[in-house]
Amino acid sequence: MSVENPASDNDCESGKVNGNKNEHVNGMHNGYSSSDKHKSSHKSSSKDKHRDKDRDHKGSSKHSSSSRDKDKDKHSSSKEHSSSHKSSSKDKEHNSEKRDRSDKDHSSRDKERSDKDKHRSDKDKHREKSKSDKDRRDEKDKNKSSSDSKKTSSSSSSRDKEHKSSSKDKDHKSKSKDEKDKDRHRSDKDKHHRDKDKHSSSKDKNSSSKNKEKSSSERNEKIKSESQNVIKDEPMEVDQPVLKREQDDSDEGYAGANTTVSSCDYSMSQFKDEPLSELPPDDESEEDIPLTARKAKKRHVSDGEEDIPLLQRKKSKKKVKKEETYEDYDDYEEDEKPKKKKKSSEKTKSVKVKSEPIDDGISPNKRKKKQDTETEQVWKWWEEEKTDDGTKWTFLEHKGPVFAPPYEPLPSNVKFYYDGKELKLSEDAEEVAGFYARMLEHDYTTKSVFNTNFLTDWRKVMTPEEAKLIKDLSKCNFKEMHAYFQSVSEKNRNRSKEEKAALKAKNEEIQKEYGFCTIDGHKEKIGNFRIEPPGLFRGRGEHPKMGKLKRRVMPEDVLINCSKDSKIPKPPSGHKWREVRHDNTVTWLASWTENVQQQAKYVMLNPSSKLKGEKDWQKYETARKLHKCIDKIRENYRADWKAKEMQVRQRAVALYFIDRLALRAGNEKDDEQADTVGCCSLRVEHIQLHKEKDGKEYVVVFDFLGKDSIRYYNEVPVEKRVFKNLEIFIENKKDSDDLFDRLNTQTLNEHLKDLMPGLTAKVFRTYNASITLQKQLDELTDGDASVPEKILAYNRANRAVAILCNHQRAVPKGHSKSMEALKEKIQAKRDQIDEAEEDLQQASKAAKRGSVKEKLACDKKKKALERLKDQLKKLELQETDRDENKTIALGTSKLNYLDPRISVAWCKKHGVPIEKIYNKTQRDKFRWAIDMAGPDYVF
DNA sequence: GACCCGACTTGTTCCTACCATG
DNA sequence: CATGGTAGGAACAAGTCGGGTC
Repeated sequence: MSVENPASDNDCESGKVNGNKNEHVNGMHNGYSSSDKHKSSHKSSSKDKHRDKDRDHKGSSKHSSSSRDKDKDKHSSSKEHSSSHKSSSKDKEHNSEKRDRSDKDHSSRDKERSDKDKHRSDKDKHREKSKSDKDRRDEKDKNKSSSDSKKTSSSSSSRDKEHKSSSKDKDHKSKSKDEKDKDRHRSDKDKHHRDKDKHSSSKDKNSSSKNKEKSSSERNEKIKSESQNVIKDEPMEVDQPVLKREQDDSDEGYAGANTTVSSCDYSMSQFKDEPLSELPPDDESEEDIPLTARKAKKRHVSDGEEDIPLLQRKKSKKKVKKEETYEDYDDYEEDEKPKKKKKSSEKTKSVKVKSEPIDDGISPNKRKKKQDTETEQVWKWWEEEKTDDGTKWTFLEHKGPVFAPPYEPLPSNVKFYYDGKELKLSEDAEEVAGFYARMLEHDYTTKSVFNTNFLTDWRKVMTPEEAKLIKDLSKCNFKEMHAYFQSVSEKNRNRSKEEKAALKAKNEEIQKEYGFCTIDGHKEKIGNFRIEPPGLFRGRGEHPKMGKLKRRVMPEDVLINCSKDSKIPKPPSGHKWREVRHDNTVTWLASWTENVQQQAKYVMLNPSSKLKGEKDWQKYETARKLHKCIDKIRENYRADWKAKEMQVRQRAVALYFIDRLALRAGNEKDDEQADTVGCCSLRVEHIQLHKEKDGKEYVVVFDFLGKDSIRYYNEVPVEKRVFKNLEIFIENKKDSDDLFDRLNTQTLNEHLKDLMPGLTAKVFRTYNASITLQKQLDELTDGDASVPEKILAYNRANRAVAILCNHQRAVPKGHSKSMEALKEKIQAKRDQIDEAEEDLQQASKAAKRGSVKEKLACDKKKKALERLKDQLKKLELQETDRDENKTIALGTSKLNYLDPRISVAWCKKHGVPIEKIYNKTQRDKFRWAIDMAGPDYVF
């Protein structure tokens, strides 16, 4: 690609349209953003993008991408570009503001923490005995927080320097977004740690007041240490995904420092005999081959010299794959067979197998009626034969989507003011103003990108006169409108019972009519049958398009997809559909293109549907298949660490990260999106290499923003060879250069497909998540424990996965408060127990010398004490659970990564009602698994 | 083979109905 | 009965990946 950026300094003008992002452009480099012309070239690849930036930044001659590789040399010689770069003062302000905000958070949290810390010391003594990972965790905490604080405090030093050295754009981004997000995440993390501390401290408190609560904390410790032991015994190799933050999480005790270290040790020992110096020198000639050429080359290589074993593997696997259909799963998982049998027997038993319209050729309509009458019918599609011809349905009928209600103008007493003067807006302008007014209290409105975008788009819908007048957002007074919307929602909240009921009924009506479709003779729930209402686009992170107007979708924008022979949905009167098509190779019922990002949006089925369920099932089957060949694949990529070809090496290291850390693939993104990365798109600035850190060798510190601009921070001891490779990869590169400059997701996935049919980068995530759950469940579940304890164990296993996958969430608003309350409760309970114990002592004394009556009384008191202790235990479990979950979102992994059959099997095996694990929706979604998996299911 | 885009999965946040609690 | 907290679900953004096109 000729990344020759025609744009140079002058171009930044156009770039500015997009707001903030380009503010840093400062004429130093082109703002690619706006002009479509540029877009294409920019879109090309983020790699190029960054390169461009650097190039421009350097102000040196432009390199065409083909000379990319040469860049290295150039860069090395001109490593100094840093100094030239400073972020605009604006940015600085911005950032510092943000920082301040999060600092505030910090401080309040700090208070919390310090309180806890006070309590902590006694406890720690107590704990040390068990060598629980809590201790380790604490250490880790310290390390982390110290490193964190270092980072924060030295934001002007090392970090800033780094940023400075990178291009402006980058700088900007990394500063505002990065810093903020980082701060946020950092603080979240800190919080997390703190909370743990808190947690433990509270325990300490108690322990100091006598190890009354021993029971629960001991249990926890036990679990922890047990899990540790288990882990210790089996050194975690590559195949043990590293759980992030494990170190501070009791439940993941195994993973943390120890395991990772052990893995390192292990690997090291493996390589001891191969002195580093013997690392095959990187083939320089290879290096200079541009990606495209390289690709071709790679092919050759892989066909020939590369790895014969691989090929063999390939072949054998392919065979398997080819035959793979659902029935074939039995072939490779014997474990499944028995289950199926069980299943069917169960089925016959519980002949809830109401109506199974299934394979009989009965007319869809008949079936439909039948189903309507028998509401609770379950379509056991998973017992049917699967067709695999790419068609998703043969019959599809639905009513079309539901459109957003039309705009209702504001009452005349609600006014808008511009520059202090009342101004009656035209309806369109008013509607859009309303979108902004609703968000007045939201953080978004403090972001200049948001405001700029909003104003630009708002003015587009204004009448010429309005547009002429309204040019400055800061002169707009939306307060009355805002207040009005608040009062409306207030009113809505206070609706009377009848009103609410009426509303509910109405919604149900709509749901009934539009919320279902008929597909291949079955009535199935639709997921999102409502078309998104107009509003302001809220991108996540530092999205360059935030604040833009998402316009109202009209029937004329909407594509309808259904059977030719179905009753075709009617468009709202006076309108027509953009198109009606009959494409049975796709699963959507309707689609439209959203105007902000030009992305297609779809109306699709609910997760409980066959279409989704089947896909889900398939996903886990692929992951299980990976399980079967993961060892080979690992072997394979480890071998590739020594490959001559740089591309292969990079691929191997990337794969290692994906496998071990469950990173996402990391597609390239264009400039119109927030700057986030995944594995393949990691840049040099996202990792730090430490030969030694906190007593561990070869530590790689990852710090980047991933999907949804969620920060990923992880310190991972890696194998020496990986480390050395990384050193090579970053050699002579700038911070903003791609770490894996020879790699992208396509190449990676192509390679993976060769290793195992159906294998892609994300399968590793699924696989590692599921396998982790299974292992953790095995480790953490005490067969004799009570159901609540088992549930805690489950949640902990789940949490381990969430941590692995970096599923975070904002700390719930009232968290600290509710924790306080809970703690008070616990304390009260403890006091009660204290009393009860004293009572008991006296009573027992009395009983010893005394009468039957006294003995009885003593027994009673004993029982009372037991009861209290039980209650306390429960509360403490609750506390632990809630606290540990504060910043971790369990839902995503539960819904998307964990083979539901593992959970189902666990429930069945341990007598835990499935309802305790899956709520109604989840049970609907996983009906197939619930029906299918017996207690012996193994992933 | 680069590029683009369609289709589908994954992910977080926001809202609200519901529930426990005082 | 009010209140506050929360689970659950809706909303919708943001990924992944494959395939078509030029």
